[in-house]
Amino acid sequence: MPAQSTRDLIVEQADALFYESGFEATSFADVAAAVGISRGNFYHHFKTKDDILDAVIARRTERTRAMLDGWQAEGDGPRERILSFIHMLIANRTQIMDFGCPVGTLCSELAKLDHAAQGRATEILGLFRDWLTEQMRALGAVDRPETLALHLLSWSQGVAVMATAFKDEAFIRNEVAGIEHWLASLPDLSQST
Amino acid sequence: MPAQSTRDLIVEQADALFYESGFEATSFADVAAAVGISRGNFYHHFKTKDDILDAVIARRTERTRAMLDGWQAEGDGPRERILSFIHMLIANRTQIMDFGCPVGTLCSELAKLDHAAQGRATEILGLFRDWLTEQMRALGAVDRPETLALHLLSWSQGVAVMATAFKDEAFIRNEVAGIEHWLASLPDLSQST
DNA sequence: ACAGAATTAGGACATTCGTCCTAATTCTCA
DNA sequence: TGAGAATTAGGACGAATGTCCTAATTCTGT
Repeated sequence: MPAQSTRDLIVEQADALFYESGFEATSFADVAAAVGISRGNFYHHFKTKDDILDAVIARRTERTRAMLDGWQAEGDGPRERILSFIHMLIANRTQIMDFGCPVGTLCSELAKLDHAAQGRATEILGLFRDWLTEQMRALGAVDRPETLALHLLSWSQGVAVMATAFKDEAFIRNEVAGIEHWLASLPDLSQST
Repeated sequence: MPAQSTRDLIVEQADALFYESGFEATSFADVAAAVGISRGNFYHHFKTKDDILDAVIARRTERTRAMLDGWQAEGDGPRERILSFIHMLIANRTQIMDFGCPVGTLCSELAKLDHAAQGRATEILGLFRDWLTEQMRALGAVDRPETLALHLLSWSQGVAVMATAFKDEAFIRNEVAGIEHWLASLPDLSQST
């Protein structure tokens, strides 16, 4: 069993570079140099740059799903699961202050490029939306769980954008505290068996 | 008196293209074609692409300041002024769903490019922050007006990102209603003479 | 060991990029 | 009107882009 195939290495490095420099600003040569292979070797694995983008989005989709499944399996209640989501802002604060949210910034860039993969990128955001909706529903008889989920997702996206612009870690912690307070204010009407 | 100088035309078209396609994805040729002049003519007005970016940021800074000054001069109270800010999300909803917030997306892109103009772009957000802080202060004896200002700015940025990703106008209106409700919940302790 | 497949390196390709030069044209104003 | 400045068009320049080809190398299974 190979530790990691060349293809996986390419996708991994492209993922990081697309995040840190943006899709448009990252060239074939950049990814090749990061992986340590020749440019020509690329064509054997990916025919076009868009193919790499598709693979990167697929990788992010898988990893997001795995992360959400992991939180789901941890056995805590929905409130603790939502906190896991929120605390990503703290855990990834350094990267967020440098490059923003990987998903949000990719969606924004692809929207401007009018890129065909925009919908697939948005689907990652949709995973979070659906998962959060499920948690909100599990929290009890809230009438519009998806509205709450979208609000929380939107909140975190705003924090990411602002943190990137102002490079302000205190702001992140402040907003996270605000989110926690908001979450605590939601009535828990769930019934434990 | 010329209706509009060529230089101003260039900056105006570059502004729109940077917004709609992003800075990196917009080329000299794109702007020249939009203005209707030759590529060579560019160098007479702007030596480098970064010079155009600086001019675009300066233009946006001026226009933002003018807009904020305009709201300030309308004679309404701070609550109505803040509503003017919030309602930008509704007024510009079509463009926001297509291209996001002009300021937020530019800051995010320049952060990824590690561009020297990043700080100047962030200053535009700073104008909003400072203006909103002033309105929050005018609203009364709130202990941390800047915290509230940053929160509101962050809120609107999140709405813009989500609206771009999901192309959901109902979400925008929902969140705007939420912001209005939040604003109404802030105690007005200002003293009218 | 060896044939065939998979992978790799290196470079060619047309195009586009930002930049810059030069010559022609237009404008300005004494 | 005419000289000098400002503006414009057109294209050259090297570098970089995404794409693609070919030949060498490595791997795989028998």
